[in-house]
Amino acid sequence: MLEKIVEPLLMWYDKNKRILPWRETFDAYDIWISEIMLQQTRVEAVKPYFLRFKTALPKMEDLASCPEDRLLKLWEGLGYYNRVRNMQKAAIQVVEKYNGKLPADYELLKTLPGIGNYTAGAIASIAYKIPVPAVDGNVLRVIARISENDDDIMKQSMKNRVQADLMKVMPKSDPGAFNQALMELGAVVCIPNGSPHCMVCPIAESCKARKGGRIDKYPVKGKAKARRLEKHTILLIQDGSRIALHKRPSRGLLAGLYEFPNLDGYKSRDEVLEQVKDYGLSPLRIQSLPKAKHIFSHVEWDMMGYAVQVSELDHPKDEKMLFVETEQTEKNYPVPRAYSAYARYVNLNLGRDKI
DNA sequence: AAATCGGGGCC
DNA sequence: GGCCCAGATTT
Repeated sequence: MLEKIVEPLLMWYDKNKRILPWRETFDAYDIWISEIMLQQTRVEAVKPYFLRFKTALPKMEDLASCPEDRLLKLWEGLGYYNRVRNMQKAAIQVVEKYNGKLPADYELLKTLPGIGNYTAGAIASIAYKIPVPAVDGNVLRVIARISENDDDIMKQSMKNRVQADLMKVMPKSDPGAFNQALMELGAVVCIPNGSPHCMVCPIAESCKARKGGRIDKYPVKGKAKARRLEKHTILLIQDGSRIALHKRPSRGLLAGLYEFPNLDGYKSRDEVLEQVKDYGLSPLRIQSLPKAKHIFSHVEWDMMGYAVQVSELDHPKDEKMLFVETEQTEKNYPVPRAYSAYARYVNLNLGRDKI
């Protein structure tokens, strides 16, 4: 039944595909960068990051040898930071084992860190014209709708079935175009929220959900668990023209990025002053800052904050705490967007305007 | 199988 | 406020 959609999709894609930076090339390194960046991330958000990343690290060897802070700085604001760490691990393996060239083999691609079913399929089909599917959220939605599939698209069993079904109809001539056509359709026509644009859909005749008037019932997807709430007190500790930063642990949320020193829970002025002294610093002045909220996928941070001026003669006890000039922070230290509401009080914009 | 891991745009 | 995004990895 899926074979009917192949030709219409290829024709539609050829006429309607968007012009995107990573579509100017079939170089595997470029396709790889774009596919990793596009994981759980919208096309519009990726564009400027992709161009900057390619300019900074044009070759596999450049990525393999890049210092971690610089790597994270290039990823700052994109989120899911393990993506870029895994990319570097993979790059090192590719340089050592594959002469710097991503293998033209679906199974071998999957052995590299950060490359799973979807990404291996995308690289193999787009860069190497290997006829394998690339099943992402767009594809699952489109297939669930045209076939009125009641299975939860988040389940691995559903993904495996869709992948197997698509495998049977992959066109050998240009599998990459077919995969991208399916995704492009999901992104611009068979859209998730609101109503899909069925009037311009090239495969509307093959769509069961549309025929049945049940397009709004698909895809079926389980509800996400409620977010956990965390309260934090953010400290903007300034020493003349410098600001205190703290390096986060190498595992867990926002691993390896720099943050403003902060405390669990909401703290009073006096508690903060005590804590700052415990850091080995001498507070001169303290001022409270407005509350702010930052929402992650599975956690919500409710934050309050203080600006604290300390003596310039001070030295923090904690090795992971350091005082950095604002300009240097902007240039060299990756700080997550979660802190942007407070960063502006020390004239940091966390790269919002100039990627 | 479920939890973890960012950030933003749209309804 | 909820949903979703060219998902992968860990638990």
